[in-house]
Amino acid sequence: MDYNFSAIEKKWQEYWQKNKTYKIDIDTNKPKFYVLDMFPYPSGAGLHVGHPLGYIASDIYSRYKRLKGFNVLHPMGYDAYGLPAEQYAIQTGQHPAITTDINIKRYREQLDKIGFSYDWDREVRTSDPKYYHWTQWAFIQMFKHYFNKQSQKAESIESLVAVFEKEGNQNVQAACSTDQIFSADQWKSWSQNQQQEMLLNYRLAFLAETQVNWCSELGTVLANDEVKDGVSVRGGYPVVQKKMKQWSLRVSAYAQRLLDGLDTIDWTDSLKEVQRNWIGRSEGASVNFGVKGNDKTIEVFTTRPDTLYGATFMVLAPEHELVSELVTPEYKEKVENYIHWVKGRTERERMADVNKITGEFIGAYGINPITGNEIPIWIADYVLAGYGTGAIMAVPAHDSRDFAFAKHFKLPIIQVVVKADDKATDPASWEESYDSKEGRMINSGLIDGLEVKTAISSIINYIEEKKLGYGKINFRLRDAIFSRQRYWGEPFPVYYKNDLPYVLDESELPLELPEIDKYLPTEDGQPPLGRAQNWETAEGYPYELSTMPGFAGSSAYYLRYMDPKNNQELVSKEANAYWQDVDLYIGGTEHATGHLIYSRFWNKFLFDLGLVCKDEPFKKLINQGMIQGRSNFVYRIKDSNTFVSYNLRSDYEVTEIHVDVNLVHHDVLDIEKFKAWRAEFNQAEFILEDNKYICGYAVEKMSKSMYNVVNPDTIIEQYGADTLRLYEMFLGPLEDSKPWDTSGIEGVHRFLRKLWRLFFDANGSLNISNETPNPGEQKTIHKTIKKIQEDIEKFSFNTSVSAFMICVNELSELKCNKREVLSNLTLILSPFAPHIAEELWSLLGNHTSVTDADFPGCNEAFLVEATKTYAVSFNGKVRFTLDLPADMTKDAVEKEVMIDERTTKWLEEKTPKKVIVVPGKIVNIVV
RNA sequence: GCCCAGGUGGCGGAAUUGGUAGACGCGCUGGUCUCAAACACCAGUGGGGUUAAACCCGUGCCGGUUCGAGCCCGGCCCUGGGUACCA
Repeated sequence: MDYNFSAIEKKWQEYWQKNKTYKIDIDTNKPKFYVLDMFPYPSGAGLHVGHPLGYIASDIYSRYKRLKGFNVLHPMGYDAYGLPAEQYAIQTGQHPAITTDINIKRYREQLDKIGFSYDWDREVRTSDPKYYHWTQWAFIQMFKHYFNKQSQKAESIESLVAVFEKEGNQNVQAACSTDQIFSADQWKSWSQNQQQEMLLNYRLAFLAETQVNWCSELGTVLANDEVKDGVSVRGGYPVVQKKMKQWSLRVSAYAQRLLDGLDTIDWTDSLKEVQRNWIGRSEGASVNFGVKGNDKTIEVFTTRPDTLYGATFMVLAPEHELVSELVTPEYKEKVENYIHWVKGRTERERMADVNKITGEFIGAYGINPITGNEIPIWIADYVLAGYGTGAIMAVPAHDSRDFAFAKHFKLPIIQVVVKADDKATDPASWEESYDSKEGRMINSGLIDGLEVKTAISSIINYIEEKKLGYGKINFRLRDAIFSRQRYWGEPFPVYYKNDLPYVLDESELPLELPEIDKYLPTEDGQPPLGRAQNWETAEGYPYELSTMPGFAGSSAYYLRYMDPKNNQELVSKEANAYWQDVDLYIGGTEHATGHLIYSRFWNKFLFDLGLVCKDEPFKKLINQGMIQGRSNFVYRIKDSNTFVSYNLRSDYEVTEIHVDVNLVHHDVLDIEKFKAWRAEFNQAEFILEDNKYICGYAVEKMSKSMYNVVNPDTIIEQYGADTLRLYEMFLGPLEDSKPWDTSGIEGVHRFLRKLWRLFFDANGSLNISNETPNPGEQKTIHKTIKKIQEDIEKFSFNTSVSAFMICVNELSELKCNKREVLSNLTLILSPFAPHIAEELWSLLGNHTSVTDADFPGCNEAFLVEATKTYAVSFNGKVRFTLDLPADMTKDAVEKEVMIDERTTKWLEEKTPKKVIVVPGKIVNIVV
């Protein structure tokens, strides 16, 4: 009987479905293990061979854990809201829900063919009202809570109101967007509207006028992580800064906890580093500068308060609110022109000329609070409105940006720090500023002579004492803008009364997405929901017109999988207590600053409310590498329809043309298929080498336009899902990027056939012996059991596949068909190649699924070796090997080596200076 | 610019973490089987050198530590990814 993979795979996929093999439930008799894949956005293009890489890895791990006795939660679902379906709807009028449904169906078919062990009864879709019910619900909770900095957690708005009523807000330490202080009496005197307006400054989900990334092409705002290089990540459209009233989530309140949490989780250092940079904690001081002839103060944030004596000017962001007040009449026009110019530039233009130094003096002077010196105030676009206070004190001697600015505008530079043993020099002669924190203060009054680090703490103490400022920690992490002026997203459970937002009662959820006639903004520029009929509460209050962004639905999906059908709560206490958190999360590194920050924030919030038992949602996280495409090229001779083979191309003037990799096998072009590929090649002529047309190749991104996309369905048809699974793993380390080259797949396919043949005799009949395996056979299988277990636990699946190949090669050599050996082999292979494993398992006479068996243990007794092969080297160069008993002492080994005639030969009658014996491994003789 | 990975045969990649570099697979060469092909099997395959061997060279480059370095240290070059005026 041949290895008929198509029949076998079909049979077992049906069996699994029929028997609900992968359906799991809470089972308190077993330890839980939660393995999660980042759920996909179901795009219209379907899966290519790169997508399932991480899914295969997590599936192997899940199956392994199950064999090890764990109750494994391994779910899958869809991040079903998103721009492409909506863009398609705009073009064609087809409802995005329909597009999404079609795409999901296709994804599901493709996924099913690969043989994953997902419990599909737990599937979630973010666009399903039963699912987004809980996305909306979480939003309501955020609206109803604020972040108490003292307790470092979310607390209810009612408790905050109680404090306001009792003592106003002077003692409240909360993450909020106002610095207005009020008393209890004031609070009580306010109208409901005024109170609501004040509370919006405290809520974790709040509505506020903010500087946003506006993308007019998409007609919506974007989050920081959705913008790259000044254009939208999806689509590549230009993005400009704009002030708009938007919903935001106060993610920044959790900055410190998001940072601290990183130390408690098992993620790669590089990913943690990306998050640390994104959170961007910096310690320093907030210092108030006076303004000459004005009672205003300008608050600046600096990480180098030690350099206060070196501040020679100040710079405000062009958007800074004090600019218009402080600018003197004679500079007014220039300043306004400059501001106008800055506003007109897109983010991208700004980034294109970061090195261009621009700015304007505003005519006013700030007063250095510590020296009393008057220093000019400038505006410049190198100071960002969004960071710190949007104003800086410039210390050109010790900050490279200030230095460049001072040089350009010929502003004074004063040195206040010298390197350890150096003397002060004239900054006018400097090529660059001295930014390092190594050194000693000079020209610095109070802190003169101090080391930088002591100077910092000493000056902070001083300014706090004199009430000139205070020590402060700043974060780069911004609040997340949560409104999108789009249709295909979760509606906000929000309505407006007197222009102020109120949330719906929880009993009214889900607030379902209404139907609209066109998926475009309204004529008067309202978001698409402005077209919906009766989009208002029963009382006639209008609903919010924006929808939520992509990260809303993906922020708590891992919790929903624990209890996906629960329509009373997001997740039951019981389910959460059992499944707790994700033990292993596998996904792409592109979510480092978006999803992985937002969902950690979301989870921490739910944790504060006592709704989930873990502060961090993802215990261990692995980023699978990208599968790159391997493109093939043909070479057309200029102005002809003749193609010349790769190695002959240098004799001609040729154009390199991408050719579909599916027409090429081992870099040899299938000429007939090529001719049929496109009409223009129908009459093509070829100059061959060795009767073949050899194509060139290059590693590029896998994409349609490079004609290098390989579809898993095609591979499965030709070689089967088990071969695909093994080959994806065999390609290289999981976390590395590597090119996909279908050529190599034949090796793993051969391996599976060779494995199959172990079970059959020359006539093709099943032939399994019940004899006891001999020591050689035992050694082979037990060393493989050990290796596979070790490899799986460190996610080294590529070396596992090699180990299986070596094992089968050895067993073939030994002509081993012993039941015990083959059973063990089938079991350890089953996480990798589940279909063939099920088939072989049943051929071995078992009547239950291999997934219900136990992972075999390694019996070390079979691995003990009687002899060891020693490499004998002279001055580090290995000259010969020698087999010696494994238990031989070092001295005896040395003696044996020294009497060997080959040693005598290599010594050339010299006396060895030293002999090093590493037991069981090597002997090195130093001559 | 800064941060993080990483540079090993024609290719994808191994190397027990300082102990025989190139496992395993692809490709290639030769052979067996076949009318032929496919499949399968056997042998070879880092470079130089030799009839064959001996031997020499070899993990991006230069230097160091060590009995011994792909692995550790210092400096440099290159590739990929992230990030970008964050005070």
